[in-house]
Amino acid sequence: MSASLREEIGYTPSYTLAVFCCKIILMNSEIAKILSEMAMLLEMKGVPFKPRAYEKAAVIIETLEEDIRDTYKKGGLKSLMDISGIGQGIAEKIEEYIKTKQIKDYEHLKKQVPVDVGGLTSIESLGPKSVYKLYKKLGIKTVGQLEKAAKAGKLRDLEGFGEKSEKKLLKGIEFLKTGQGRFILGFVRPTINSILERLRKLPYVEMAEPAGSIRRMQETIGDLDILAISKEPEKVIDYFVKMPEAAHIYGQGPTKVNIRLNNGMDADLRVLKPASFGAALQYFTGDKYHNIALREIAVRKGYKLNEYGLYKGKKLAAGKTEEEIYKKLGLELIPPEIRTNSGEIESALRQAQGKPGGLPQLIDYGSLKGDLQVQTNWTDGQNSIKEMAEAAKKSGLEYIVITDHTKFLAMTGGLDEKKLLRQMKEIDRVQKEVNGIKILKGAEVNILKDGRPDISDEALAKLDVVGGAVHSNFNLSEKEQTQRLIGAMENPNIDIIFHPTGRVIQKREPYKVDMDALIKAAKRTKTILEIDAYPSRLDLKDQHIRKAVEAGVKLSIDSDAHSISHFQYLELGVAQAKRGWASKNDVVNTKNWPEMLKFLK
DNA sequence: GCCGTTTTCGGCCCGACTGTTTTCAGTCG
Repeated sequence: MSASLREEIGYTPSYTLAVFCCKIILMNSEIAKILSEMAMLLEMKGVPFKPRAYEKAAVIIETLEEDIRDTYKKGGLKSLMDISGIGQGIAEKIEEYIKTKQIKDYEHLKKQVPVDVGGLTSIESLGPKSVYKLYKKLGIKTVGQLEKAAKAGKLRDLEGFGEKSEKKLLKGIEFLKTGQGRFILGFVRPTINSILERLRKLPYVEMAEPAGSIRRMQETIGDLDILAISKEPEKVIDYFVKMPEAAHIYGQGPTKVNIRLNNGMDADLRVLKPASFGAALQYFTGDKYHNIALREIAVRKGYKLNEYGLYKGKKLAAGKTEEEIYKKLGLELIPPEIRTNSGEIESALRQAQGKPGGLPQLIDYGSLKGDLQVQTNWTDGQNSIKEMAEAAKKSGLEYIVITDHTKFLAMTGGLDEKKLLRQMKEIDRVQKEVNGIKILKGAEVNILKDGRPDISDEALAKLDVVGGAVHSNFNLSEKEQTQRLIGAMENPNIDIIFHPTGRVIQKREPYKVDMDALIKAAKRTKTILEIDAYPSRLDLKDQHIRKAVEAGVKLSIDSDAHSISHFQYLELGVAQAKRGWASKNDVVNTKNWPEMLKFLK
């Protein structure tokens, strides 16, 4: 987009791509997916140790910074094997995929057990072993078939299954369905950004912008809406339907097309004239309730508002930019993230009239100076302390807190008091090697059932930042769970509650907890609540954040990074904070580190 | 299949929880 056009239409990007830009590496995710499926298929057959090697390799490739094809081009098989976690066997399979677009061993395994292993294992409590049993005994290959069998009571007679597991699986399937057809924003953004970037590069495209739930930065999105400006719409449409991601065309017209992408997501593209771009952007950004309220205001003022513009009779009154439309309606421009008709229109009205109670000054993308939850290969992270620090610095951060798990979580090799001390020494050593970023010492401490941390207070007192999190006993009663978390908040060493709801989007419900009581206790004990920015976590929902902000509770936005590529997710945490009406001052890690430390206990 | 100041073989994170059992297998983190 040219600078003059940007100025002409008053364009402001819906989110900044520059700060935490997503690297688009589609081949890597394809290979990672295959390796991860191979891991499950091998696990089914009871093959020892190999599954873990494949799973590990899958994660490594998924989070690789570089396109694996480039790695391969540089030094062939050897450069693949130079990646820690990739040996000769898997390197050869990657080479085979790059050359032939398939892996024979994988095809062979799939032939032996032709089930939708990815789909089935995404049901909570269902792993590869059970999937295999269900296939062998009942011939179940898909989630649909499993649901049918469970409803017919056919599972309870299987060895290792009973009535309860039947019910649990049905519940898991139901939960999956509520998210069906929706995609977790953070996970599909690389694909979306890749498409947008290619569209923007076309010589006949002046501009291309996402609308809908993507622009509102919702946690999950149903489909992809793209608006473009071009004088040659047919050419744009033609390019769009011929993209490698285009799997199916539902309908195609001269200025509008609707396709299905190869990742299962539907995508709409509309090509517009500059005069109605703002109106279209407003109309397709929504949400529905916000738009209805806006149209009502328009009617009261004698206008008609639609996707082509704001009209007085037949005369176009506004349409080029969103700002002029809002202005004509007597409103301040409302940021896309808070367009939900939950008070933002009234606030925009007050602000335009110069009255108190206007729109909040929302936190900006790129305003985070630090990250308070970072895991390393001391526990379940992929990278070393140094690698994480350098990646964080590259993302524009001034400091990070190393927060590896403590001892209760044995799977992660959780740190005990001794190992924690050793890590602290290591951080001091690494700090001498890296400039321009401060590495603070911390931990993600497990909160035991009774609210106590799983590691001594003496050890915790030595750390700069301590986050407490629930990692077990998820299904306590609301009263017990709330008591447990408040107990943790009362600990003088626990500064932040990590994962305050414990949910995993589309996978696990949040644990039962009285959020109002939690917010109240956080205020009283000066405990920070975390907005976890990891795409499938986003622990605090927008409503929770709004309540916390109103109560004056401080928040932190953390990537929960387990790999160097995860710092890009911080942007999603900022989006979540925006949706919860949070300003920069509500978030402690917008401060530099000495200032941030002052907010801790 | 991967890895190595326990290096080219022999280990490979392990405890809690659940639902099924009556001593354990599978899943999760």
